[in-house]
Amino acid sequence: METPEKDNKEKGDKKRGKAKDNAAGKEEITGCPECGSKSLIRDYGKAEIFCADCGLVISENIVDPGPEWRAFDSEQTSKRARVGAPMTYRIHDKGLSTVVTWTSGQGHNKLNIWQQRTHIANTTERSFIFALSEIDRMACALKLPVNIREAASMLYRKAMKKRLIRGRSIEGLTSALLYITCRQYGVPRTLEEVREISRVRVGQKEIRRAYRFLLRELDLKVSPTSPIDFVPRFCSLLNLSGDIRSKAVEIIKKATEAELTNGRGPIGIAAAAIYIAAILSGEHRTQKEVSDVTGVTEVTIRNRYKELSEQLEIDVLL
DNA sequence: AAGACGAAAGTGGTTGA
DNA sequence: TCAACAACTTTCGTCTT
Repeated sequence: METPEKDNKEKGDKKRGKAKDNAAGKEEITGCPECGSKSLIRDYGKAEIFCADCGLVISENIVDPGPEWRAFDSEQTSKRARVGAPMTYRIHDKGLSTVVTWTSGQGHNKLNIWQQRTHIANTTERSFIFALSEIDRMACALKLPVNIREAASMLYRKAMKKRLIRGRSIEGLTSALLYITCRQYGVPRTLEEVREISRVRVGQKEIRRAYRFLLRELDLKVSPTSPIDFVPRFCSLLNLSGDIRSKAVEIIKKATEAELTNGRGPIGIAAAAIYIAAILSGEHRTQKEVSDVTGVTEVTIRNRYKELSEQLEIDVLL
């Protein structure tokens, strides 16, 4: 299924931009159950609904229940409604399977050839099924929405068509694919987070190798991650409010303008910006707490935060 | 005692000859 | 292929609250 497009008669309903600019790609709906604020942000790109005021993440895994078509009266509704499962890339034969029965009377040679062929088909098929279930399992553990799972599955299918799978570890490939699709969708997960939920024997190094390999062979491009993309998730993991989230984004934007982010790791920047924003707002989080959530060390947070506060002339009084 | 700080050495990846 | 290099980590002693 595609990213849903709902009735767009109400204006402002569908300005959907790239996730690069954080303001675009979002639409306002109403009612935060926590603070009563009217400014909820629904972001299909990031698959989150959150409150812009208190930062409560209402849903991290929204699936738009609406149909992808539009109907203006009940007649159209009944005409356009369909039944049956949607076609999905996550089922190994796209959900359209055909059962081949064999008939007697075939020559013995042909039969053997067929047996061999189906044997090969079965083993590759089996690994394919396993790969898809792995993608599903990991995506689930990473709290990723269905459209990202679909995209990853589709890429795996593509890789198979290009015969890129043979001789490589499925776990490494699927991990790398998820890592790639997350970045493409503007909801980056850190490499460490992906490694954590993949099967034990896979190391970061292997995932990274598969990642580079797939980018090259499938001719994919991922733009460098903006620290901003990490902010909402890290903030919600730290139970920080929406004020702090926007303050952190603000800091990152200024830092980018001042070219303080060049050559630095985006996660470290995000971590430091959040650390500063939290202090400024009186909701102090220790360097350790931020470090645990972001996966960068306290030392790096310190270094980034020193640079940012000095160069941007932010007074951080503890 | 916990948090913040910073020096120094180590690690893994990138780059350019 | 190798060495230089930058970013980041690990470790640890010291200072601050």
